[in-house]
Amino acid sequence: MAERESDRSVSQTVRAQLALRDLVLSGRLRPGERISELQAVEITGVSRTPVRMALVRLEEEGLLEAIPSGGFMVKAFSERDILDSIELRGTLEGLAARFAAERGVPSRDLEPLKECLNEIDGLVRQDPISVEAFSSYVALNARFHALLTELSRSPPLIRQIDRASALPFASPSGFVMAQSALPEARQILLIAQDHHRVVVDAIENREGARAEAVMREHARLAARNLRLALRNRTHLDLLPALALITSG
Amino acid sequence: MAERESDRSVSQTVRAQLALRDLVLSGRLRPGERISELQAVEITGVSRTPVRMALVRLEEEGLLEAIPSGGFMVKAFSERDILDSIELRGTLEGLAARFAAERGVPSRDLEPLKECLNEIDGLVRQDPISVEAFSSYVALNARFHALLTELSRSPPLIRQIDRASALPFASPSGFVMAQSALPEARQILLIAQDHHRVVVDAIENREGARAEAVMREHARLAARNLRLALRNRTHLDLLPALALITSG
DNA sequence: TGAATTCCTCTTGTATACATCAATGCCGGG
DNA sequence: CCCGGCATTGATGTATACAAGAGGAATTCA
Repeated sequence: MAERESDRSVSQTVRAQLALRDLVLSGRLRPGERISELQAVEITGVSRTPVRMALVRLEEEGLLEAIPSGGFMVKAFSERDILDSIELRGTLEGLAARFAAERGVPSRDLEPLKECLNEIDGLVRQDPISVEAFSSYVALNARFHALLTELSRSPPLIRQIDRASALPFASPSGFVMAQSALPEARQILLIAQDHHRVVVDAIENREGARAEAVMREHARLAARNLRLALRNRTHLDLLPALALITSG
Repeated sequence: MAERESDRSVSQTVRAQLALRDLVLSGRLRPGERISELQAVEITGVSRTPVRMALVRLEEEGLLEAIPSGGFMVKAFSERDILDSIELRGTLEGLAARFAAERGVPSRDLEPLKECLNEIDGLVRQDPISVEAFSSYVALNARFHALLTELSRSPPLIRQIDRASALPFASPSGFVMAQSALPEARQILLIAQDHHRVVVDAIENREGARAEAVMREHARLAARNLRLALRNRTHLDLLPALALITSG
């Protein structure tokens, strides 16, 4: 471990959580495999107490599953589970958009959203979209979704969306990088950006049903990406989280 | 402490979690109040380690809030928060109903649901509904909602619904007991039961949109109950969880 | 008298020792 | 050869000791 004493500012618990999450997402631990506390202690270099804390947090995040007799194992996901998680997030984001539309948002709160839109426009203008542009898109897309969620002004809903988006393959930007290898890449990005624009328009005009429906459909682009990526399995290495998928 | 050595079978963590949850829900701890680990140790009689575990679990349950500098405090909820939590649950249950309808469920899986319906019918038949009948209704209603959620056959969605229903005032049966003191009690129960029947019918006929819409509206009965209960504040003692509400 | 600083106390974060329980493998008997 | 029970091993659950940090109160200086 090179970064043993890195970041003395963050707690041991967080450090362990990050290390273990990477370990799971990288696929070095097979789904269903038990992850023992002592083993985790060896890997992370911190003691059992923060390791335990990290394991509990990762379970609540959805990456681990508690074993009835005690301890944790790496969770396994079917393709259906992932598709459902995406639909779930879309439903929640749709609710957020509806709340925003029905309750109204001051126009100055829409400013950051529109800035996001413009910046993304600048990215998708280039015809073969560069890998760096994809990377920037991921960041901007995450920002847009976060801002949109905030517009609901509903702490319980925001909390739930954050939790639903914690799984990497359910997050709004989960499968964007997978697109980068696809021939349909630019096309899909243009559609996604149109969704973004439409939902802002709907909120502005206080059209709740429209805003909700568009966000639901928007999430389904991620599902489409997943299916495409699974079909041409060429660049699956772009999606480390897919190591958790089982053939179920 | 009278029950110091009660239930040697359950873990200390669970015991602490139950004790602290009761403490919070009973309102003996004010919203915003810091809950120190040592204090919790005194109350529960277990040591700091399981207390810590219980606090983390209660935070993830949504009853506590982490203080940035460390430790936890009792979370405060506005009336709007509660209404949003109910709408949120309704949305998720609506999604579950839609999944069930669209994907189809074998008729033998609908049997338990229909049994529930019949049993509830027996309860709401009496005209002044007794308090015991209300109590039975709460149990049957919880059972119905759990069965319905299962029909989605979607582990991620089931998990999320469970988490959304963990807050007592967001759970399907959260405000049923509050009705018992209301003049509109029986009327509301009859409507709720009609919703139950309609959603089963919709699922049977694979009408996804109908099933979803009905479950959403069904949840709004809870919101209606909350508003009614808050208006005539006579029997607010039936709802211990309302101690968490702030005038925000 | 007010404000800043220092010290103290109480808090949580971390490490580790101990107890307990489950799983597994071995040994003996049928 | 197979099955059952027992012992051993290693896991997690629990308790506690220690360290570091935040918050508050008191004191001192301007």
